[in-house]
Amino acid sequence: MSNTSLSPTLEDYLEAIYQISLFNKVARSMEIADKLNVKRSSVTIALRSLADKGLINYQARSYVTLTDDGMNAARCVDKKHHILSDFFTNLLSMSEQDADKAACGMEHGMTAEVCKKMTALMKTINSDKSLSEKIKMAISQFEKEIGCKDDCGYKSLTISKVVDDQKDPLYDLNALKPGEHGIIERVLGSGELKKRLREMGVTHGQQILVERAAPLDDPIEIKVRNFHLSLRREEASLIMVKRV
Amino acid sequence: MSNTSLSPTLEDYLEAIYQISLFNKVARSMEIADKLNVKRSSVTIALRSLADKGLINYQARSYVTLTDDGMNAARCVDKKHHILSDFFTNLLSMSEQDADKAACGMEHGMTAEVCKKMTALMKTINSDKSLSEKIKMAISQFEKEIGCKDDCGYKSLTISKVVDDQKDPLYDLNALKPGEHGIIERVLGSGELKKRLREMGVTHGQQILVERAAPLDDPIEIKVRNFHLSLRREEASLIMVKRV
DNA sequence: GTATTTTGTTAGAAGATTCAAACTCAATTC
DNA sequence: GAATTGAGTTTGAATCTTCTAACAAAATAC
Repeated sequence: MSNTSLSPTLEDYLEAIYQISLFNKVARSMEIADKLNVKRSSVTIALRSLADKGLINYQARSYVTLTDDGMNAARCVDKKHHILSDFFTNLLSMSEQDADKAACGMEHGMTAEVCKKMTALMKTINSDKSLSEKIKMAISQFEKEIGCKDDCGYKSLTISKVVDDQKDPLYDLNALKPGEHGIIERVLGSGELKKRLREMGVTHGQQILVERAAPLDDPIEIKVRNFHLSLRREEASLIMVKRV
Repeated sequence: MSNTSLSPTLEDYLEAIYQISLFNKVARSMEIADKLNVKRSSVTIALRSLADKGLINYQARSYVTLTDDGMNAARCVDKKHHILSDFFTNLLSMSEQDADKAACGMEHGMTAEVCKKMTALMKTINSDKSLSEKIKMAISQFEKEIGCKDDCGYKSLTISKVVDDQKDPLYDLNALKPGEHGIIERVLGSGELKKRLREMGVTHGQQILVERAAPLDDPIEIKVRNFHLSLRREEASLIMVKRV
């Protein structure tokens, strides 16, 4: 009777039981095992778990039916599956088979809000043939353009929303131009090299000024704590700073 | 270096490393732990696993960077996340926060095909303001109609596509009208009752004919193997048949 | 009504993922 | 440089999911 939310795995079992029940009234271990491609022994364990949670009526060695709670939960999962499947086939023009497979993978993390909004979306689409045709055409057009750049259509898109910390990005010291100041945030590298840098005063929080760093200069010149230092480009690349 | 596909969990770790790296060049255990809300010790284990698979450069007690393979894999996950997030915010009008949460849950099962098609969809939508406005309006209209029937907008929808076996549905014997034939598929119940039914000839594969079953008849009359039997409605409900 | 086949269970084991607690090493402070 | 802080690791344990192999019960066949 616990009401912690179901694991994706248990949701799969529940959905399988639901779908089998629609045709056979009751579900048997074997059928569930076949549907989910697992062994019979795994089903036994999952059934015990679902029974514990009050979602199925289950007696050892007998058939399985859904309780009312189980029926509600199963319908909810099934609904998510359908709405995704509908979306994939009727708007994205995918084959039923591919749509089904993708829906299986995505249905579990689907929030109630997404479910509701996608339902509304698909009603909109399905009730206006000309609209849906227009979109489908446009999609297939863009799809040709995208081509097969790589396995998931990746194309160095602008990072628009990764920013969930507000921090400014870090740069390595080579990114600063002569005259620019930075605050040292990290010193990479390890062992001796790192120790040497630290001893020169290159430590967290220090302000740093790049004095000379023309494109061809290899040792570049910097100022830290009023000391003037020479660093090889290679070393400079280990010092991560925030621009000031 | 194995190329078995990543578990959702490891994908999450990879994505976190990617996002942290964008700002900090390198990722540290602590930061990953914070982002994913797990303990530092869990991160250590995950990092070892990612390093095994050749996706990250990792030395104990040092910072983490992505290998080329890791970068590709991470971009792929990240791309999925973004496309979903874009879809949720820009077409379904969800808040960034809710969109992000839902995307996290759904990105893992997303196939390459879905990713590509949704990219095309969002390009279509984003490049035609009037189209997207029209859809958004329609959605918000339908949303009001749907109201809050229940926690995922479920509304006994017609089951359109559950049928992945071709079997005809089963009915219990009470569903058959007088004169109809059925084939016995299952006999439910247990113990004595079930045994008795079997002894009367009610077994798998037998043809059955309902002879008399007016609405008020309680013992209904049936014929199996040329024997005429009387069954209580209660018993009849245990006999699952296919219509012939 | 016995024998065989099918179905379901148990037991034992393995891999993932996670945690708390103890420990180690590196970094910073004094 | 010694002491303290803190980040990262190890250890040991728990949960979940799955498997194989052996076993038990039920259903079917003979």
